[in-house]
Amino acid sequence: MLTPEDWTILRKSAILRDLPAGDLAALVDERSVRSIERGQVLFQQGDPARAFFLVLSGQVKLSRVNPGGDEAIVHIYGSGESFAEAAMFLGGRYPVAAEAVVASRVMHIESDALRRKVAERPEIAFAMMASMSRHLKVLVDQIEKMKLLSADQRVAEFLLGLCGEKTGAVTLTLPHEKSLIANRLGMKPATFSRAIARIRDLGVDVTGNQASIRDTSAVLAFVNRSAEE
Amino acid sequence: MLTPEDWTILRKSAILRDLPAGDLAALVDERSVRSIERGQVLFQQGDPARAFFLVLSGQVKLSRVNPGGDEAIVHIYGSGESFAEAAMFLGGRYPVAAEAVVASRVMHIESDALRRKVAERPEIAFAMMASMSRHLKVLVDQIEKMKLLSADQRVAEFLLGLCGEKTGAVTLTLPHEKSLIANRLGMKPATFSRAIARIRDLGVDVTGNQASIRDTSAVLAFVNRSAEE
DNA sequence: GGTTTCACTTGATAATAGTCAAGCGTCGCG
DNA sequence: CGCGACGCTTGACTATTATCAAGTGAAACC
Repeated sequence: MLTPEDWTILRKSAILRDLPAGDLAALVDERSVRSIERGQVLFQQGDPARAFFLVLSGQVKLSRVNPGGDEAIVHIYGSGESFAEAAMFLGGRYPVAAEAVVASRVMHIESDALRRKVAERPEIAFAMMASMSRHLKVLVDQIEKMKLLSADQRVAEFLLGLCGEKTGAVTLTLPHEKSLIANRLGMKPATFSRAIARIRDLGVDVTGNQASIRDTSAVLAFVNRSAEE
Repeated sequence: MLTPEDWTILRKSAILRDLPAGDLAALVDERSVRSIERGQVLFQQGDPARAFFLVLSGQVKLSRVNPGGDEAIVHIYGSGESFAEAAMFLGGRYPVAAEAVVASRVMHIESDALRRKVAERPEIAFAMMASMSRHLKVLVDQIEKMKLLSADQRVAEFLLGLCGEKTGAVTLTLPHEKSLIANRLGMKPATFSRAIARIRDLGVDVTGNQASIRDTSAVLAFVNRSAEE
């Protein structure tokens, strides 16, 4: 059940890569892996937080639902990324729900086992802190964008993020359904759709799940433009 | 320069409380404390992150400024709270700027010294992770609120948060200027002002920096009401 | 004491995003 | 093949929030 590719992902993951192979094997085994269908829930908001998770393949979304049923996606994690360390760490309840957005394979690591390992190998603590720090930064970024950028700019910024290091003319594939991206960016699908239509004249084209950018620098300039100019 | 009250704050702070007194003394001394005026900057966005901070008294705001000059306040920390652990930990640059919003006294703890202490006493790592976990949760809360609540609801929710455990009829003092609160809640001062006027009939009154709530449960019901009902 | 400054409020108006609903294309399925 | 289901787009309209600007009151300063 744990393929060689899985082990590669584990060894490369930010949170476990500092663990010697033997310790890693002691922490995880076949039973730690769960295959989940699209739409299946890994844990509900409010469940006791006893483990954290690492995505081996697929995509898992973390979201919060308010009493009225509206959903806010906090983040979507892909292969090699870990989530819920913080909740597991505080030992209370998960403040979000986790649900697979495509068929996925997810490994879970129990709080107790991990705590024992950390006590015995402090370097793991550094890796965990680094991982949590990155999550913090991602959230700070998200807050800033929500407050400072218009819907059009958030969409443009999102596409730039997908480009990674590439600049100039770039073509790319959207990582998931547009309605999910819209929620992630804090807007409605209809607004997302219109935003794409509006940034078309920046040299951005999105057809189906394929996107192309004529020149990343033009898009970057648009994102950095503040409201009053 | 370090008063007995300061030591009490240090010993109670989430991040240092697990440190034995001797180790604490080794980490901090009078030179670690800085008094800063209102408006004075502790560090700029982009400065190399070599330390994290703990507020002894006063208030410090963390904010991001985009190229156009618009500001997004990420959080405001008060006495006993620590910030920038994550940035210090990643060792890159501060992704935000820190500025005193009132005259404050702030202690800074150097990355190198702390790393040595953590290596030697892993339990500190747990305390740091707990602290970072709490910050993560705060940010997740904030994102959810920005996405799911209207301006009026965010203001109501903010006031409820100030009530703490108290329920029923509560009177309280706003922690800082309304324009700062407005920014923190992701809205303009004018919108904040109007929001307060609108929630007046929920039994909420704000005059100057004094606020009173006739019945917290009515306000809570308003916050939990989703858009479509 | 008077003036300046600053934070806040309020009004009129504009921009932005949400709502509701219809229509379109694709995919899967009986 | 034809039928739905679903995700996306688009249009018309509404609601919410921002913008600009004027005005108020209180503290601060000479």
